[in-house]
Amino acid sequence: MRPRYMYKSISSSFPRLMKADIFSPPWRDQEGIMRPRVSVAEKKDSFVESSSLLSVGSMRFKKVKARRKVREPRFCFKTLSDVDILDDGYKWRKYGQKVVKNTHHPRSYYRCTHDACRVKKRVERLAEDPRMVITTYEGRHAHSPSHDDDDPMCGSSISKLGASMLW
DNA sequence: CGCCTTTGACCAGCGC
DNA sequence: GCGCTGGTCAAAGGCG
Repeated sequence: MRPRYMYKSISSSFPRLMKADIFSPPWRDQEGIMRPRVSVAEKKDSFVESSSLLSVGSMRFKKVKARRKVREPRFCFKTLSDVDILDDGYKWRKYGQKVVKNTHHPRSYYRCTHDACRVKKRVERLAEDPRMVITTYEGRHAHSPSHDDDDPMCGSSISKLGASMLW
């Protein structure tokens, strides 16, 4: 059963998560807040919002969708790490894993567990160098990190591991 | 018991 | 139109 199929838009500003020293100046605006650049691939990204559900048969629901295009703020970085899960101060729940083409390692999909927070992240390993972890964040946290650490990126394992921005 | 991961199926977009 | 691919869902099972 699929009780609902609803995506909601995430506000456009960027999380405090991105206020980290590991990012170089071009990624900061005047306030020191990180802003995303939009890649060609992102521009093609669409956001889907469903308007209703229809029950068909006994086993499954069928989705009826109304579409609209919403551009999501996204940023990604790579880290040299043995573990896929980096402590960024937020709680994440894994909701999927997929083997993507041209990669031997599966890509994992995570969603922020906080209520009403729709931030997602993808974690995958670099095909050329499995020691490198590519983490892609999508959306903005509408809440504070779950950890006590006030500025999680600065003191987290991410910066300790020497994360570097892609793009 | 609640939260989490796993996993196969489903779905939409895109290219041909 | 069809097949491929990436992204998401949700049932089932595991774990603390």
